[in-house]
Amino acid sequence: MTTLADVARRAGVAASTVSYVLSGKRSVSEETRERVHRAVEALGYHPHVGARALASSRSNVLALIVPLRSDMYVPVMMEIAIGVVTKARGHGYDVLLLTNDEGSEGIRRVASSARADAVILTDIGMQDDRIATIAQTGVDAVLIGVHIGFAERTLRGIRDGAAGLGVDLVHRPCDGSYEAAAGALARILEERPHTTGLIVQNEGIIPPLMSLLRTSGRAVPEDVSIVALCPDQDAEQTAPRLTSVTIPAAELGTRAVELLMRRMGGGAAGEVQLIPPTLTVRGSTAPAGPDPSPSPYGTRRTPREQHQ
Amino acid sequence: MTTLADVARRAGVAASTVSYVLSGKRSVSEETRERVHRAVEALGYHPHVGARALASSRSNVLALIVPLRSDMYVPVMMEIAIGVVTKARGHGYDVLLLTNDEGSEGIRRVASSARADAVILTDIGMQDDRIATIAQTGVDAVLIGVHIGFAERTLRGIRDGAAGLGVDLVHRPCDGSYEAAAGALARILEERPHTTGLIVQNEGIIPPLMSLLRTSGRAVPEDVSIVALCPDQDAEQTAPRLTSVTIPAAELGTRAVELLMRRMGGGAAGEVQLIPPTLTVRGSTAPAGPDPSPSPYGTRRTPREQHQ
DNA sequence: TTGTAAGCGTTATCAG
DNA sequence: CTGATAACGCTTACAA
Repeated sequence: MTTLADVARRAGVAASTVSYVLSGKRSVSEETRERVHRAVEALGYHPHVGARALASSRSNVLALIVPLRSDMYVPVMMEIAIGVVTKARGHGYDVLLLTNDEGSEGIRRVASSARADAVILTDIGMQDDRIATIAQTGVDAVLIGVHIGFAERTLRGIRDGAAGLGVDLVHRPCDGSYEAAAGALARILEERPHTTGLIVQNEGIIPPLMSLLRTSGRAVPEDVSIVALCPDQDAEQTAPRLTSVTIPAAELGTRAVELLMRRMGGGAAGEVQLIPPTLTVRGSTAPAGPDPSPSPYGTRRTPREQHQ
Repeated sequence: MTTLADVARRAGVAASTVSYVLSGKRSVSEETRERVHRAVEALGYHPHVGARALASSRSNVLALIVPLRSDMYVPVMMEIAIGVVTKARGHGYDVLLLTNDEGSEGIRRVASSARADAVILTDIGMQDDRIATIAQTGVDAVLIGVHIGFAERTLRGIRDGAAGLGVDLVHRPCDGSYEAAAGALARILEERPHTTGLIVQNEGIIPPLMSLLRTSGRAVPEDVSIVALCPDQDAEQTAPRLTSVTIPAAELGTRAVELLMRRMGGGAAGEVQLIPPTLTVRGSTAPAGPDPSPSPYGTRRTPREQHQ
């Protein structure tokens, strides 16, 4: 293994000088810096992170805690994770992956063993005791609130929007099965035969819904428009492709890391950021009315409504 | 921060004794062990992993490298990751998450900075230079081959099986769009109107396929059986639910960790394990013929064919 | 602008 | 069965 001392010897300088060149924490003459860098290159030197953590009491690691049972938001979680890792690497940090089955003890462990400098939580429960643990241990943390109150806030936003526009709105929850989708759709069309638009939150019912509409003779978007709240990937797998609202998962990840970097650099605590979702207009929406004009295709707009 | 010395003082023993109690690397009298454990509890002591890594030259970290562009096998990747983390924790290891965009340099970095003791690769390319890097650096590693030759081997297995059973087989590749699915299906039914079964590898075409069959008046499984190669979740979202073959993702993760543990404990290198996939019989398959009997529902069998 | 040296918290060797 | 004590490789005052 090659050490700081090896590099120092080869460059003909003191070990501390090498350290300072690498950290940039004090000015070094252009010439010696050059020599040090050359030695580093030549030896393929990488600082021992353990030693560094011990001496500096900073691990340069972020812990990302993901839900164990990942049935629900898998692609979203994955995208967040990728975003976190990519951004973190850009700041010289590595990312530790933890599952929430360690609970509070996991946070206590990584914090007090100096395994990580900060924690990113992704699946916040309503009574999450890990939040108390974070306050208690004083570890830097950021919470990504994809779940918390998401459905409720979305529904309220839609309600408000509909009210403001004088649109008649019905809310019919249903699970992801074909039968449930069929039942819900039948009920909606029976109660309001003139329904001109559907907003779908549960991406699982998209396939049955599309096929039900097709077999019942309703054309999309001519007879009924559809807006789906789902990943872009799902929206692009139907015919016609769905106008959709996406959770900006990658951005949630990168923003979380940025927040932490600022925070660990002495920034303010308690900051809350709301990230607006993006509406992508595709082929499943058209103006309502007897003579629908062609829908805009492929353009993007950003709505005023926000979710956390 | 509480240290070994704090624990030792409180327990009234030497620091080294505390270390030995924790590591179990030499025998300690029942009584002092008790006292040490009590002190550890009382102080909420967690060893500083950096110091430990420095002194022992083992980080107790596994690096898991996942593909950056995760469009294809997201749920599989996630399940592997969860499996790896869970199993690793059971052995006292933490898991570092890396993306493959660091390439070989990432492996070199975590290995020679002692950030991780071993590496798990998940998306092996045909000419993957990271394999050379692993050999070169000598870092312990295990490759999870979900991609490599997967499609080809699957196809060959199906071919062999069909040939052995005297079944007429056609292979029609198609991408995930509705149009492609429609085209492929139309062509198949035109060429072989009496087709009694479909094997679907591309989970993206499942929704269009089901809906096409329905609208064309073919009942599943009475007229045509379907076996899908997809995650259980996808198989359970259709009506009827699909008989499917699943990649045992969680097991891939846990087995990878077990392999590494054995290997780092002095086990043999170069070991290859083939993990058989599982066939889950659901509602989309029935015996072929003029008078189909009801299909078995929900039972599981394990086929002889294997994939890596 | 650079060098010297005192830690950082563990592990492991060597005595006892 | 237990205690001292010398590494481990780096950072960071403190000097020069």
